[in-house]
Amino acid sequence: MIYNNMTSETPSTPADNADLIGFAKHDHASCVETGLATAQARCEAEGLRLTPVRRKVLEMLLQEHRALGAYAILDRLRDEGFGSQPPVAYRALDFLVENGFAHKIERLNAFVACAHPGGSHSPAFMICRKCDAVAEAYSAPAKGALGAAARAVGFEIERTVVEAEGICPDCIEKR
Amino acid sequence: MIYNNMTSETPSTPADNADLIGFAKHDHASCVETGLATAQARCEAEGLRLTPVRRKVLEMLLQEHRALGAYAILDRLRDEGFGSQPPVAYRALDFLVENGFAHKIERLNAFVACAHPGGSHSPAFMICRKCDAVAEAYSAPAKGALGAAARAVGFEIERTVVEAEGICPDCIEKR
DNA sequence: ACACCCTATGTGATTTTATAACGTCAGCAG
DNA sequence: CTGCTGACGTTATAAAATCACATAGGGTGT
Repeated sequence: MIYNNMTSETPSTPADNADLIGFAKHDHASCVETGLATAQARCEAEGLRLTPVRRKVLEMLLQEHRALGAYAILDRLRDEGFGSQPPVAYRALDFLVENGFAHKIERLNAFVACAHPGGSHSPAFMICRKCDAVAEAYSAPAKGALGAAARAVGFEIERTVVEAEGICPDCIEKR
Repeated sequence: MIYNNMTSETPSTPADNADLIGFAKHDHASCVETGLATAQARCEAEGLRLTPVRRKVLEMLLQEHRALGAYAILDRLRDEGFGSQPPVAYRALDFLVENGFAHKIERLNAFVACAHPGGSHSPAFMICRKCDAVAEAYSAPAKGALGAAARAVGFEIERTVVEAEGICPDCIEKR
């Protein structure tokens, strides 16, 4: 079960504009729109404030569907007339991450839009080291070897980082 | 199956000097010695050069048995009369990580000594957010939900980052 | 209307983490 | 000896993240 994607801005050929989800094609324009709509709805339901900066950052992440560094986001915010200092970007990202609209990819010090907002979840990522595509899958933190080890010693897991680095199907094909 | 530890330098009481491995007590002095000896043996066997800086950094990591930042290491290197600029520490760490003597904890931008050097492995970590103790367990990257997802879409995993953040048994007890 | 508070934003400065670029030196092969 | 290679040292700089403080808008209670 894969839930993510890739973008036309990867190092692959610019002509390669067919967007991919889970390393497979998908309708990208609608996925930005529905992503924003979903977020807006959840914010209204939960009393969260999806302010213009936050909304804009989420939109950027949804458009890219790849990990984007905080400073890349900041550059675009500046171009759009928002504040231009790091805290502007970091605060918006903090909000999005805390509320599950985005995730931080620790391995890259960068951020992606959440591919399946809604219920709380512990995501796992596949990161292509060739084209930077990032796909999001579900992970089962409490299961498997790590969960067993944690239970065995009495470690209480609160959050997991699961990131696989490798080559996406698209880049394998191109070799 | 847990293979790591904790140190007397945690935020716990300084009197609490009993070292822990896998959040359980263990003979710490011997574990530094055997760690160094094992590394030395492997380097000789494989034609790697365990130079003084590299050896010192490994020793520091083994002594701590917690994630240590590159600059913390650099400070100690300086105190020991080695070079005092960042590349000195980063190069030694790169060597140790590339050869499996140490691991980078992405979540903390910091480094730990490998708790079970020897064969290649894909480690998983448990990180206590109270006392910074880090325990290393084996992970099974190709198994579980992520491995299944990767196979399903044709993603080729080369390396995995698996880090669980939470509370270690020792800190749970202290609450 | 007003004072008050809370949250979000904007900005300058700084800290923390990491790399680039270049010179030197020791060991060793030819 | 010459030239190569790998490790180390240093200066400088880049990249990522946070601190500290000022301002502004939206509510609330009076």
